[in-house]
Amino acid sequence: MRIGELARRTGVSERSLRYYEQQGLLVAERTPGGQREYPEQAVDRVIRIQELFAAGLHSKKIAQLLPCMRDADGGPSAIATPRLVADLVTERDRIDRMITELVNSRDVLDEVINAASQDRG
Amino acid sequence: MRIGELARRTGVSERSLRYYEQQGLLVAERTPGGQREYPEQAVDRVIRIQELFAAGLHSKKIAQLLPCMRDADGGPSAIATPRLVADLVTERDRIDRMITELVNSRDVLDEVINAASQDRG
DNA sequence: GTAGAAGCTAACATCGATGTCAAGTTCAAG
DNA sequence: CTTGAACTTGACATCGATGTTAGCTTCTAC
Repeated sequence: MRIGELARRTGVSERSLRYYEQQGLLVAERTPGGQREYPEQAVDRVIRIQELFAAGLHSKKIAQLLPCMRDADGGPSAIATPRLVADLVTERDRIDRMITELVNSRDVLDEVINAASQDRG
Repeated sequence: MRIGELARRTGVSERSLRYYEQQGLLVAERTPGGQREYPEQAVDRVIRIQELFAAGLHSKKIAQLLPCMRDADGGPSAIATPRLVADLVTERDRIDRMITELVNSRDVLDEVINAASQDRG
């Protein structure tokens, strides 16, 4: 598929898809005319990239991480180096703390929302 | 307490604390000389502010939200307007999706980490 | 072949919390 | 008093993903 369809199907802008490629997160074949041609697989990959961005990882770390991930259709094509593993552990712990905080914040919001609806209901 | 102690106790920089005040998120008494004097309560408040920032809320929204929150020592000093409630519901849903994504990302990281340690262990 | 939709590259803009630096003031202890 | 730590305001810098615009090319359908 071409970039427009990928953008539509993932909800990620074309701008960002090109940026991902530039950062080495996403590879595309090219048509003879130079347009990007993505495999079906790209949809899942882009979504995963977005999730990792949302988790606060930077593109550089994601670029290191991606080859070590189990793909939809197979095992990882690389094994994380000890150095990378250490980084990933740090990130995972950070994400864990983040999740705790988010749950906290969500509960706070819920409380305010409920207080307001009770006030009226 | 003064700003240095508050910064130390919350892990938030003095710069950020002043910024919070400027954004109307945090109030401080002033000494005759003009220095900020915070109540004990400020510690919890700053932590909560940080959590809301981490949840992706902008200072403006937080400023609207804070007066509607139950304080450590009492009920809320304001009730959210319908308009605000609508915003908060949107935010809460976004946070919920975010939590799902984060759990997802954490599991992916765990898998990579475990694959690497198995490979060596 | 031609028109219009879709893609390409490149450059510049944005946003918002936070870092940092400078020059001056206040506070606490000797 | 005086000294040094802590504080003040203000201005400018940063970071990184993404938006936006411009000028040009390719693709698709008639």
